Amino acid sequence: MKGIRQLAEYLDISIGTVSRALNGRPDVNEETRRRVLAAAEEFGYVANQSGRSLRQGETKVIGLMIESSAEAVENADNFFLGVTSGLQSVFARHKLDLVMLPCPSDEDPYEYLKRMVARRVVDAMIISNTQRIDRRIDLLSWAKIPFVTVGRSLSANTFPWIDLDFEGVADRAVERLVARGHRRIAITAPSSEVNLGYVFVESYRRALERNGIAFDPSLVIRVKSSEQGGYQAAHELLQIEDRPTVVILIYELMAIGLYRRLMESGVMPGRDFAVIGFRDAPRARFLRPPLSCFRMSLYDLGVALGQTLLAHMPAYREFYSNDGGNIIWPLELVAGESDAFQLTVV
Amino acid sequence: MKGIRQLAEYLDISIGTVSRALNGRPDVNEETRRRVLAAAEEFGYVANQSGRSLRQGETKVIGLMIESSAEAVENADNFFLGVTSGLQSVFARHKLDLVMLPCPSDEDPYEYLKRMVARRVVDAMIISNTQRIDRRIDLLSWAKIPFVTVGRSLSANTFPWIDLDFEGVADRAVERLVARGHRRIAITAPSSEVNLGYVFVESYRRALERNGIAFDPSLVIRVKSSEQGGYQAAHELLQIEDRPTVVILIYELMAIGLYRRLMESGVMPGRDFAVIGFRDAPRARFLRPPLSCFRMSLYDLGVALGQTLLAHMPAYREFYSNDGGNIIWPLELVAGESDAFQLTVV
DNA sequence: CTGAAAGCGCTTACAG
DNA sequence: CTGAAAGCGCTTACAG
Repeated sequence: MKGIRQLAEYLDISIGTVSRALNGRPDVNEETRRRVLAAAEEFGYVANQSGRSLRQGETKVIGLMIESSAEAVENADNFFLGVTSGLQSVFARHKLDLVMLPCPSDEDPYEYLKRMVARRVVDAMIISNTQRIDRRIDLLSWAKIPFVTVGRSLSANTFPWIDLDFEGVADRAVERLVARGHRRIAITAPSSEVNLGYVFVESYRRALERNGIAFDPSLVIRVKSSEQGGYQAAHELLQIEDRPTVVILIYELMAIGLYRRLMESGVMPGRDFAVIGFRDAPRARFLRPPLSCFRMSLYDLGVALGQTLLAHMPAYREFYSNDGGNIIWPLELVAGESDAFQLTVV
Repeated sequence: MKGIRQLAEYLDISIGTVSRALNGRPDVNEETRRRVLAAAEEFGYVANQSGRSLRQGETKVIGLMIESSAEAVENADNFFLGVTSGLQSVFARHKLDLVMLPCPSDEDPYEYLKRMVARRVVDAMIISNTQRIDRRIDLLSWAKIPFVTVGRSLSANTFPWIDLDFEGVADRAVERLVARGHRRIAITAPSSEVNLGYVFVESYRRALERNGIAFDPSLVIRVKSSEQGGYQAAHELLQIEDRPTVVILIYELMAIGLYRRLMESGVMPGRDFAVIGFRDAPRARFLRPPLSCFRMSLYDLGVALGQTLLAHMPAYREFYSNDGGNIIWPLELVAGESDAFQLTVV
């Protein structure tokens, strides 16, 4: 079965009626509709999306841009796959399909997005990994493509975003550590321009201040957000003269490499050195001693992202009048044993 | 800038000429082309894909279907993100874009694929996780959509596929173990109908036979392909009366749960019990003792998949006349310490 | 080298 | 309730 024309011919009715029947329009005789539906099912006919899109001016497809660079692959830890389910649960209500658009590692993310947007392959976009200055946000605003980001940015002063509660993470981690006697508290920060690094370092600085601890720039360890980066971070931490007694990690997988490097030096996490991890990753769950870290539901985040996005799309706005505001997504502390010891006062 | 019409009007030439200039046709005055290109760049004009697709009958998009079920999320371990880079390196040569199509967990994969294919959102498909009987293969064959699968299947007797060398893995693992004195060799197998389970068990059985060891069905441990499944597998292994001395795992992350359960019982991997893992996963790399397992390049697999697919697409066939055959993808053994001990003869 | 026109497969006002 | 027709944005034979 090629197209609607053939189907109409077979049924001996006009293509207009076939289209109306298929699209559930009310002004179709029920018997006619039944015949059309049966024939479509029989021949496996589904409307060609290009034809529909061209006519309707919308594709009914939402894009989720992801970066497939080697580093991202190593690190992504299924963040996107997790969010995807939540997104789809929202989109399914409106017969919207989600496609993931992987930006090749050798292509500039801005140019890639520009191309995808200009070709009108999607009606709206979800982007993540926002940079401190992120031209993609300007691009989407300018092109009037509805979008939502995972992560804040300095670009554009108002746009739809949801971001993790780095402030809360820094607060609770520092408080917990101070209560246990720690004063020399290190953190890791990404070496890239990704915005969350700035937010996290600033949150950490303020948390220290509230607890009367001076900010020491040498305790901010800048490394790649990867297992390897964790290894590197431990290496650097061990070299610091007045060695900190704890490190707070920004990225989930870092804990793996960090543990390894510490153990190589006979420094036992949770006994000789405290560690608080970031997001509770499945693959960090095996660590011994168990990692104290923060937890969140990727599915729920996906749902929130979907609702926020639709709240900004004229065609769906009405269903999401209560959504659309920016959200600081909370994380819950999961106490492990990696920071279980009390520090004896020196 | 809305469309080609506005651009043509601005330049005061016909839309046909604009189109030809933009598409690199030779029959365009160079000065005209320059002006068109400059204006397109200035206004950020890129041809609407629906218009192009409709006219040309192709979308220039290749779909990679992935399953985003909770289990898949837990397990995927970035297999797809890894393959993606390789695929894109091939597709980029022909200006083809790759999109990932995540099948919602509550939708039947067959119906999902049918819908995507019928709507003609992609020119070709890559599917994976092939089942022993997989109707998706019949569907794609019937609809004449070029495709390639990651994994063999009993459906259709000939179709383009690439599969991992489970036979080689079973062979080398068994041989290595037998050389070290093992006779009671267990394996894990997926509890689902995924085809690789059948292939792996059969390969294992033949490898045993070649080494004069009787196949014992009770040594085939059927568990979920997940970290949790590994835990479960260890649990079952420990209960077997005439306990095996080694287990060969089918899935990369199983090793994590398996190690944990063994250690909980005071059974030390690599000393009291041997383990050979499957694919070398980044997140299994931290295991102590280091896991003996198999390694492959996801990128290279992606390249091969891309080439095989294009070899089956009329428009690109000519460039890939040497490709297109089915491939058994080799894996290389990476010796760790999880199976390092010699078994003293009882 | 360029323009005018047809047509890809749909959906939808409009007329009846 | 149905049909005939317009038109979404492109590309491409065709004529000049």
